[in-house]
Amino acid sequence: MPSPTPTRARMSADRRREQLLDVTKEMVGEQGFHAVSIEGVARRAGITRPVVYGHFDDLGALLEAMVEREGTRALAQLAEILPTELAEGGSPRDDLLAGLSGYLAAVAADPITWRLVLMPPEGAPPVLREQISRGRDAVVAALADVVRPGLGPGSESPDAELTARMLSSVADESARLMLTDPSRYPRERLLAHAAWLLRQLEPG
Amino acid sequence: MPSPTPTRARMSADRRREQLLDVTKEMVGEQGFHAVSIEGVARRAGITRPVVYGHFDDLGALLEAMVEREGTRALAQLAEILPTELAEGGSPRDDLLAGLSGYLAAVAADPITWRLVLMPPEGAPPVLREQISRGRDAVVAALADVVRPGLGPGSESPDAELTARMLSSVADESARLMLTDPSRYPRERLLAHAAWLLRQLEPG
DNA sequence: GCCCGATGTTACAGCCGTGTAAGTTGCCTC
DNA sequence: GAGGCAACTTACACGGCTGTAACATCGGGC
Repeated sequence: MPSPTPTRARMSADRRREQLLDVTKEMVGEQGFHAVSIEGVARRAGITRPVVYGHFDDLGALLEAMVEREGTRALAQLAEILPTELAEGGSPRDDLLAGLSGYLAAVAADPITWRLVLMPPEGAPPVLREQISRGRDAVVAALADVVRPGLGPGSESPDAELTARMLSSVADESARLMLTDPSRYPRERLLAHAAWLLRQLEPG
Repeated sequence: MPSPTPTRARMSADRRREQLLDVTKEMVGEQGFHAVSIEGVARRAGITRPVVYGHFDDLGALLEAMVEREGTRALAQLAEILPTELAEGGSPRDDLLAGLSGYLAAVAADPITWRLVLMPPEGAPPVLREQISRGRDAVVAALADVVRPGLGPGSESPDAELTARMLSSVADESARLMLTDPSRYPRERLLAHAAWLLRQLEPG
């Protein structure tokens, strides 16, 4: 992530807008949504409030714009990961593991954004929850497709959607552990355990 | 939950204190921590700010006291549930299922408090996270004890702590689903699925 | 090279929450 | 039934954030 250029120089509207969103994201990451104010963002960006108002109607609009941008990025990352899981290639188990691996990589690469998704803070604009819920539904749907046929004969889930949700929840919990205590829960440990878990779910 | 008596009458210090905590809990439940203010609590309680200051040093202390009280209650509820899981009685699977069942019942009985635990909102005093983390560790430890010997021969977990965490995470996700969409995810559906899941984890 | 629009600032009025000091009122006791 | 303490209110000084209007300045294009 490029540092949010606390430049004093003048900026084009586009650059300024991006910078303000960067600053907002940083502040949310550090202190949460409730700590963000137009005043604070302006101060941190090295400018004055009216400039911010020139770009965003009010605090809500600013936060929404930030969430919108980050959400879009996160969904794009997901889009790159999910197809992997549906590849007709390997076994469902390998697909799921590859998906988890990609997911953890994406989370590690942009912790602030994914922290928003994984620990959705109150005070966030409703757009966030909607976006998260949309993303999660996509994931669950994809997982359900993998799970429905069963990981092997005799292990068909009686409730594919719920199974998918639980898998998604396990993946999220893994990501959460990695985010909050990476030294104790390195990616290899999480992946190794997931591999064991999925093996258990196979018949025989 | 007794309604928080918006009485105008004078109150004993103890009753007033409890009422203020009730009001605070309500407001947090409705609008989140960030929306709570001494002013707001006083207004809702039908009194003036100095009364609140008579009981709590500042907003932080008020929120901490509320979290403290609710946390203690939640931990007490957990304490009633957890031993069940360790009962030498039935199979590990039955113990785990009974534990989940009790957990879901507790959550349904006091949604506001458990929502705090399951969806820990930013803006909450650090005490909350500490209390949650303490509670979760207790649960994970208990689950790990159940899981370590394996749910059956040949199914010993290579990483009991992580397995326990995943089980705990699945239970939490179940509770979360029940809280956010009870008609779609009634307790029976969640329990039935958990039963299937645990059966899959058994060997053979 | 100068001019005009875009970028940015200073300044003001207002709202809401904080915390405290001083005074008032109700209740319980002796 | 009068004192006295606990419960409560009124009132004030203060600080931070919100929006907006009026003014200043930079810089690219003709």
